Amino acid sequence: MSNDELSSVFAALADPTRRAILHRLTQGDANVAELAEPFAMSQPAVSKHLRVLEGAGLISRSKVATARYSHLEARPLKEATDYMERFRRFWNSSFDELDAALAAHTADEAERAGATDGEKNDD
Amino acid sequence: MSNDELSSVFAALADPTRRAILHRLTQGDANVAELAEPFAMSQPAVSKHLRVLEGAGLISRSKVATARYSHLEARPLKEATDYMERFRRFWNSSFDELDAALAAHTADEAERAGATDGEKNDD
DNA sequence: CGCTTCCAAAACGAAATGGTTATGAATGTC
DNA sequence: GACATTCATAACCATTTCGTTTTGGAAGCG
Repeated sequence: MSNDELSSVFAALADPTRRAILHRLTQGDANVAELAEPFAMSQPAVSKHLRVLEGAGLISRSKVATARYSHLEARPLKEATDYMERFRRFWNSSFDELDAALAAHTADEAERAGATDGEKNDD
Repeated sequence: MSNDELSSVFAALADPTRRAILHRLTQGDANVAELAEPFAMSQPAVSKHLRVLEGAGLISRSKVATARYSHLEARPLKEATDYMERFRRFWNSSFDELDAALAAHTADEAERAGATDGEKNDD
């Protein structure tokens, strides 16, 4: 997933209305009126949110009659999650060598006058 | 994690500069100049990004002398990841009953004239 | 004390975001 | 054909975001 795609997925997820829409879509596809119903917001506002979600690849849309159905697309969600998982060991490991290094580092900041990085890593 | 916190974490992650800064911090704490170095961007711009990251709880900052060191805080990343896990089964299961329903759905869009949702769910 | 280094804050501008109302296209119904 | 329903688009507005340049405070160094 490109940097731009990641950015648009996270940006789409940054809005609570859009997250609520995604949750609604876990229960099945829905048209605009159904998606708009829980919100104190005009129909065009919801349509705009749907366009943002579509732009991020988080939903796909199909036209049936006059209705436009939104469908959850999970792949970008998976890729955004995979991205965040790359930081897993920073919350996962309670005290591996990296954590030890960082702890020492923090405890003795004055010492690292010129050197900030380490030799421990994979990202 | 509150809705607002989630929003601010995702918003912080939506910028490639800020994501790069987080990655840099996986290699150890760093001061502003070090963090700014890879970017064609002024120092105040980087300081602003750091403030956004701090606001999202993704970094903490400590003052040593004239230097301000940034430190990666992984907990919000964990919580955002936990949030995303709620969608996991939409990409995880290769062919459970939900996937089957959705696949049929996609393959035959014209057919779902009036019915949009399902009876399968837990969210 | 004077100078330099590190960085935040202020003031500004351009563009994006999130909402509104008004309109109209497309489709199904009477 | 006239009407109602569903929804997108356009035009607009307020606010936020992301960058800039300028300024100045705080701490170490000569």
